[in-house]
Amino acid sequence: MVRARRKSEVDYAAAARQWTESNKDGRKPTMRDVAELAGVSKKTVSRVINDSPLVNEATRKGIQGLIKEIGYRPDPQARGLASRRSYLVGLITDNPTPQYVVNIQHGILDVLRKTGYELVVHPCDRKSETFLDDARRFIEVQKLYGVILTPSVSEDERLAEIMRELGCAYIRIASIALDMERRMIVTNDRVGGREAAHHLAKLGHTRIAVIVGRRSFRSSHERRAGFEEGLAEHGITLPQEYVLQGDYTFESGLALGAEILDLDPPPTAVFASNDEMAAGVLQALHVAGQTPPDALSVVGFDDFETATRVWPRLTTARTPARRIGRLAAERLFEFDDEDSTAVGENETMPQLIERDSTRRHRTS
Amino acid sequence: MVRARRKSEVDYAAAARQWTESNKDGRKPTMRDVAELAGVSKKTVSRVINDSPLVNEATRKGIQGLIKEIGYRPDPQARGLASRRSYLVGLITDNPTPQYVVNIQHGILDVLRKTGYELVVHPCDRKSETFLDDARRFIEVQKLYGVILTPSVSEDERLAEIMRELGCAYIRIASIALDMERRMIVTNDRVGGREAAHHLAKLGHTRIAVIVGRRSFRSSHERRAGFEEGLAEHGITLPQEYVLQGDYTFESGLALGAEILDLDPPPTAVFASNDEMAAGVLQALHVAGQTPPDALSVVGFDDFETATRVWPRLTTARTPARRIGRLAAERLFEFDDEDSTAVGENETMPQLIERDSTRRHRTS
DNA sequence: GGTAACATTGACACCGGTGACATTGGTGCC
DNA sequence: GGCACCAATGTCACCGGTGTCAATGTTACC
Repeated sequence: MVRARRKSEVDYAAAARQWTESNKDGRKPTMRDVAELAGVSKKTVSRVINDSPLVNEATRKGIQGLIKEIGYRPDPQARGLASRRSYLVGLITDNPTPQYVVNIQHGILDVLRKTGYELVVHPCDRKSETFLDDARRFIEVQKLYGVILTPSVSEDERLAEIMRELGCAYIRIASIALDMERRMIVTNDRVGGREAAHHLAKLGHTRIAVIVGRRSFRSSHERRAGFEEGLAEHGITLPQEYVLQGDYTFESGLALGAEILDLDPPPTAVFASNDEMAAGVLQALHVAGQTPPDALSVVGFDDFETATRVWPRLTTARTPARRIGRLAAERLFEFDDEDSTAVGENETMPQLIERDSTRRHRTS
Repeated sequence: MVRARRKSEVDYAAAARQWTESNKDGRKPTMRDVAELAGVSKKTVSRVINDSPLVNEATRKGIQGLIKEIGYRPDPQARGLASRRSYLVGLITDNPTPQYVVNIQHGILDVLRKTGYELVVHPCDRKSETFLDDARRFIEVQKLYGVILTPSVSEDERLAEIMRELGCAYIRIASIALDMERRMIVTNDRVGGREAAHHLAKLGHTRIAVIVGRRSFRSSHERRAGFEEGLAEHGITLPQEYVLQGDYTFESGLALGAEILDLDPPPTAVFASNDEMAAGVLQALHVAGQTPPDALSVVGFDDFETATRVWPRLTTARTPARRIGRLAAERLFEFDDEDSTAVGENETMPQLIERDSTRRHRTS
């Protein structure tokens, strides 16, 4: 085609019209089409797309209008192939609670939707022998832009080391800072545990049991530690026989709930370190013909859906999962920012939600 | 490099060793590397990778061994760019129940894991104005290999039409066949409704209410129709005032549960067309100081986690969501098979799980 | 007027594969 | 021996972008 000598000679609107008319067969426009219509080289179009400052303002505006008009979308595969990256973000999880995972997903997608990046989900089994190799292959083959890790895989140092080695951006969601600040979203579980303790203590409970979660989860230790700290502030100590080992599943809560009833002296309240186990305890009480919270006050952790489905509804420390997902995605895109003074928000505080599963201890 | 004249002259094992030694810098091997080591052209390697029959058996074995040895993985971006496709499968959902979505995801991944395809999740809002455009762009830009649709987006004919137009493989998960057999996974909700009815009828209930789900969901109509059919088989009719309009959320179940208590004459049982609403009814009863199932028998639908978390545990018609996801993914990869005699399994039957939320009606 | 410095833009190879078509060396058969 | 045919493999352009570096036009300044 004849190329215009000066920008002013190119009528972008006319070019767009021309395209629309000549493209009867509905072919998707490519960068070449845009370039030819605009009377520039592909490279210039490429610069516009990538927000390069090396483009004349008038040219930029014109090309942007043209792109919009004819509905051009850069091909992520071609882009990725040439620049050795991709426009995919991975979510690697091994969390047993579906509600958590979905909320995280939604939070991440809230952010990705505006960007053109897509989310690829990758549940895994940390106990599998091939876990690390699988993860590495996934990241390497897909050339992921970045990866978001949830507990407990987020706590695996070997995995983090692989990400660094591959030069892949990553954000680890965990209870405590295990890495550089900008690579973590910290969910301060300790504070949540403490608040749970304060709540029960203020209600007058002193004989309080705790059901801890799976050992391999950092959150389990944090929640318990926070809880003990909180109790200590009220002068309450936690006897060893009041500490029960669960694994974050409903079933473990159910089984341990039955055991709690046999403790002597019986506790008047229990802190289960997630909602699933708390729900299990409630069910154990029902099975035994008891009526919570009269028989036993129960505090959960997370405030996922289960918390409001059970009866009585759970008093629980809320983990803002969707927000955590959002933060993680936001931080992921700032991963390379050298400007460390501008570290974005990266810590969330659990908030105690008081419902019906706890009540004042009757000093009958 | 010197190319061997006859295959027998090429020592694949030696070539692999040579690669391993010379590749100190840990570069990922490309198809060209494999081709040069094997003494063949890229095209031949390409044929091996794509299981083309046009390759000599000895050559194939040798190259396969070499590939394994040096850990070559074809680049999905390059592959996709050249063949105008991708190795991504999309999951488009607008389902309000996270547990359903996660289970479907896991089912799909059970199948994808073996294939090298990845799953890209895409929740959407069917009521959004840009919903169809967004979906089209997603599919077109990512050049998705295929898409799996869950209710209720799966029931949108306009979306299905877009998929056909784009030539994208798709599987629709829905309550009834809306499309060619091979493009559907049918979850026979009608049968589930019928079983729920039988169950309650056999327990001696005659005054039975039903809470239907969101109107825009086909399943809602199917579950209700099946339920009415089931009742009819026992000579029971469903009066209009016993039909309550819910929307599949817990909150709607909670509100309608309270209303049920005011009905005159009061029903002795209720069929809520999903577990969330059934859980809402149970909670409404608890709030009112009533004790299910003595006050009211409640049947749910789905058997997601909620069903076993509440008290009493729900009698419910199980929807095998993970299996549905698996089937959908399997069918997706058979999408182009002309061999229509070999239509795979594509229908699942709900199964009634009897628990504690229903009991025999006392004809006092 | 000449030159350095800058702002813009373009040329071209390349990313790592695949598609379409050509080539090669047997084999079977008349 | 000549020819058709097939199996096995190769050639080369191309998919749709980006990286590198060169080229151009403008402006500032001595």
